[in-house]
Amino acid sequence: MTSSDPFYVTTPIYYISGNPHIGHVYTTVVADVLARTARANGSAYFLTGTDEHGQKVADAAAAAGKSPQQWCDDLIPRWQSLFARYNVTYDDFIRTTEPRHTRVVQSVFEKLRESGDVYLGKYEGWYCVPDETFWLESKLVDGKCPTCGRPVQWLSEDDWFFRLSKYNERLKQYFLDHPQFVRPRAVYNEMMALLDEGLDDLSITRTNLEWGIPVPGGDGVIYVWFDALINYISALGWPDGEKFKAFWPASVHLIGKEIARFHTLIWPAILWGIGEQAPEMVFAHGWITVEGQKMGKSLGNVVDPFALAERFGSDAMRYFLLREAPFGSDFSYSEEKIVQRYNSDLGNDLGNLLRRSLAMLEKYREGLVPQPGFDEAQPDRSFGQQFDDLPKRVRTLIADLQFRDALEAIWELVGALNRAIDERKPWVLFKEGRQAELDALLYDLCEGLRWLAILLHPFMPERSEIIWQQLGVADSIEAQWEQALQWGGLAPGTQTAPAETLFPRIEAA
RNA sequence: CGCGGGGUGGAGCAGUCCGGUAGCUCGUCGGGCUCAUAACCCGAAGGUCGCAAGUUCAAAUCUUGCCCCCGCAACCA
Repeated sequence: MTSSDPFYVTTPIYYISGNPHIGHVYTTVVADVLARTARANGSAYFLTGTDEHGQKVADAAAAAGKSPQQWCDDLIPRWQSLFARYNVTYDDFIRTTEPRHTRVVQSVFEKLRESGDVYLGKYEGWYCVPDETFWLESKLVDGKCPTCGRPVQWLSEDDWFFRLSKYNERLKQYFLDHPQFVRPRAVYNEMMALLDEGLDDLSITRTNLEWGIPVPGGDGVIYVWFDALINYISALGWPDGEKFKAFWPASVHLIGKEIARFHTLIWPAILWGIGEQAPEMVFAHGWITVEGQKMGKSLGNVVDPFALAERFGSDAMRYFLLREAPFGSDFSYSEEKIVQRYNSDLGNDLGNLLRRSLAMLEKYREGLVPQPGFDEAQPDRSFGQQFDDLPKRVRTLIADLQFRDALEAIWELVGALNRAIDERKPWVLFKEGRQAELDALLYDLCEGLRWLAILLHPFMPERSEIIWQQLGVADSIEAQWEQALQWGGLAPGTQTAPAETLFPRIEAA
């Protein structure tokens, strides 16, 4: 994420077989933080969307007495309003039923068929309907699906195959040459183990299903995964679209660890087959569990993301997820943890800092930002200089998906500002009439808060905007960091406007 | 021999790839401060890093063996 590289980030396209939950919010918010940070340091394109084909959607629609298309159309607003609720700024939302997508999937298929990477073969094998996955006899466990343990059906049909095996060695070499291609390391190792075992060709059409993209000039539909993966380039207008030229290859595909095989093995192979580059990074994050247990209707612990946004605010949830979840491994979520983070980090440290700073400014200077000055304790070094490298550190940590460390780095500034008040004792300065020192401190506080608003904007767009408004800054909060984050950027004389409490304390339920 | 994750002060975690004073947040205790949301600041106590052996000048980290916990697939992230 340097300022010159266009940054392209994607979430998985969400399989639209039900209502969204907190896990969807998590992935999408992570992508949003990446995209917002990249925009503040250059340019970015952020894609999300929905995966609407396949057996399970067809079944769910049938059960609801609707056509699959109607069923998807009815669910879409629920997803889009959720992302809006969490202030997600995607640049595009693709649906795999859109013509712009189906057209591209068919041309990719045809291109591969012309080159011989897609060939007609007879498939006889075991199929797991819920997983939409074919299995070799040898991979079955007790005659059942090795991943889900459910019964499999014997199928025999003429299918088109993708010559995945051809790319086995190239994939292996790519993994070796790009140790950061798949993260975290555990997933990389797991995928590497699959490469060592050797990949089989992949059946990519289905003749027993109607809800999908028709095979060009043939029977049946295209396998839902082959269809779905292509969204990452169909949305950019492959092969000739301006966006494709500007943003491919993807900087990072964010995924859940269960779909790593598709994104790190099959997807690069498809791309190579059509002469395109593999994505730069695939990051597989862990699951969100609820107090150690998996989420499930039967357990009665499904976490409704709309309700959470209502109770804690979307910004606090965004902060919590990025600050608390160890990105890359499973995360045990609990409301106690949210309340703790909320009250201590957001209320006590940040919110209280804003309140006490502006209250003093109001009391001592009628709310007007004073002239900057020098810290008397260190007369040769202004307070802000110790944070010269902070924007760069934060930007680098975020680009490396180390959100926790990025937020901790930002909190160093929060802590330094709170400490400065204690150490420089403005109430004493006021009583003793030491005006220049008081001005200097109050300026540092306001300027520090301005920095915090900018640095926190990708994480907490709503609340940081409120800090911005209370400071009375005229410029846009979305300015480029390079220009905006220069200590002293806040104009003396700015009229501040203390208003609502930033993060009102929450009493434990 | 199915696969994977984990065991670090009271709680939750980081650190383990690339060995070098065991770190963070919360909690507890003591002190300071009065601008502030019972908030802020300083200090302290508290850990044989699951067990054992090995390698090493040095092991939470590397090797081997063992014990224990959790998942194995969802409304799929």
